[in-house]
Amino acid sequence: MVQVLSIVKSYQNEFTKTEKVVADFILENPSIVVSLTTKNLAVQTGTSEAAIIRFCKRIGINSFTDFKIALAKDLDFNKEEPFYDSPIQLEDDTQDLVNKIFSRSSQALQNTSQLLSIEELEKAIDLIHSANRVYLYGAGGSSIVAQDFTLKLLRINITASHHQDIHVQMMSAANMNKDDVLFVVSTSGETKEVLELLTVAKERGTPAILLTQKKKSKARNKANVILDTSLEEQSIRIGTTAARLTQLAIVDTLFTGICIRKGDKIYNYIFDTHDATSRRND
Amino acid sequence: MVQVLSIVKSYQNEFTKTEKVVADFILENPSIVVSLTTKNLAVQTGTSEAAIIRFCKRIGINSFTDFKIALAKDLDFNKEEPFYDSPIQLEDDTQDLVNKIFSRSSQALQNTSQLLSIEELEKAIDLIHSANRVYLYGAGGSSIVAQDFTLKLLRINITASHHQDIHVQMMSAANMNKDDVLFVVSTSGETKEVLELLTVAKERGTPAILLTQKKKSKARNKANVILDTSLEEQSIRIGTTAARLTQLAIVDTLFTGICIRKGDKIYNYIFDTHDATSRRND
DNA sequence: AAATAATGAAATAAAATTTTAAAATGTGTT
DNA sequence: AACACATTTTAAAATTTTATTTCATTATTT
Repeated sequence: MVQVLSIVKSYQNEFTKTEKVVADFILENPSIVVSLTTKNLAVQTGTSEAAIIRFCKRIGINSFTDFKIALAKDLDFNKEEPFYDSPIQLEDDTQDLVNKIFSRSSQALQNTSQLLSIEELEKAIDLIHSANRVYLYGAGGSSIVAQDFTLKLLRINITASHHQDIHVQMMSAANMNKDDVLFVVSTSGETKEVLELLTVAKERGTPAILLTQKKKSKARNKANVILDTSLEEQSIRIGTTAARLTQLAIVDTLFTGICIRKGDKIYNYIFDTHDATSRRND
Repeated sequence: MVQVLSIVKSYQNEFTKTEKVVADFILENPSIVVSLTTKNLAVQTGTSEAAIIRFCKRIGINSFTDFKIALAKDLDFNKEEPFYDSPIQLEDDTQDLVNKIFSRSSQALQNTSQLLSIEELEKAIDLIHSANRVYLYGAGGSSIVAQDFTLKLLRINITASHHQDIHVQMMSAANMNKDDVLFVVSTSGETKEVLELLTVAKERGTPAILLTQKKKSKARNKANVILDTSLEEQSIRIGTTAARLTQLAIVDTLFTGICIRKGDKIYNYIFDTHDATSRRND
């Protein structure tokens, strides 16, 4: 249990009237007290600054500042970080939005990292690492994930083929063979274009990696490697951003894994050994 | 989870020489710092009291006392050494990569949500909400963020103009006027094209919103509203994914804020009241 | 060479602590 | 019960310590 607060409690019978008032206020508002001054706290409790100092000494703590530090240290024990689970509402103010959106996103990442199959990840890394050419496609909004991965791969000299226009992408994919890899992102796994690409891949003997969210879909059956992002409770219909974030994090993991496979050659180029600022990504 | 220390670390590249000395001391002796005064810490680090205060402000905390309180809150958690802390290495196995990359990303989100200025966010939301037309541009890898936002805005019937090709974007931007808004993403804030766009915006009286990471850059001085993503401890030179994730989360927040401004009309369309699956984003 | 940024010393402001004197409470004596 | 005396508690004021701002100087960039 909370140390300082329990000390305060244990002194209940020893306190004078004024001290008791101070103690009660502290017990009820520990997190507020942490950022008050002696003057503030004196006003809030209807006592005096001297009373606050005396209170600290009484419970065996040398100064008010020390008391606040000790209190702050203890508070965190309680503070398992706030998780803003409630749905987004019209009444939410901007701070609510930040809390909810960021904590959800962060939660989605943590969930995914727990559920992610290391085995499938390694299959994907190996396939891409040893592929002759990588064809990347992201359906609709997921296209940015495919794009991000494409840019990364090009940087380390892996031949990556990506086109936003699905027809161009199909034309390009028509040349796939078994030494290539198809990498598709489809949150739902039901997108028509993705299914078509996967079918072509199968016909041509090209291994396919699917980055998806739905646990059951037509696309799953057609892919060789499946990377799952955690499900999210959607509360907004437009823009499944949390899913997008986890997809990007998976892509980042794949990319880093590939870099490591490439080993020493790439090490100095890729890893930030000395000057992080020298190379921009913007 | 060790927020303040991780924020301090993330600023490593932004610090001046003196600030770096202070940061190093804090990182090595967090539990001591908690009970030091500005003077003490100044002496211990061979700097000045002013330098200590400046240090706190630099990392976005507005007083030394607040800094100490925040630090004290974090200290107990410190016991379990978090893995995102160690750099990615050639020897890491896939599980290590997942742990490091995901926990860093998650950390970056948390840091950003703490430091994000609600005031600037609201300015941005209002500007976009009431703009006649929004011009979006993302430099290099950040283009996917601009793209993501563009897709979202188009869905709620806001006129959004985005082009991957900077020349087309410039041509389009040449028509900007004061009822429009320019929204640019530039992690470094030094990208030539972004600076040009900002200059054009200024000439034409168009308010500009900048989504960036660096705390000091040429672009900052040219923008009307600045949205900061938290700095990250870069350990890989290619692909500032953590920054990208936080940028996307900020975009998501802006978007949701705009939807809320639009109110009832949009509510049933946007918010998931019953069937989340009916509308795909893929 | 001029502009810009970083820095510490000194001045100022704010906060914490101690001192002090008055008020309240308690104790023993008649 | 009434009084004197001692003790404790208290808050206002004085003092000390700590935090913050200002400003002139030095370093760095452009």
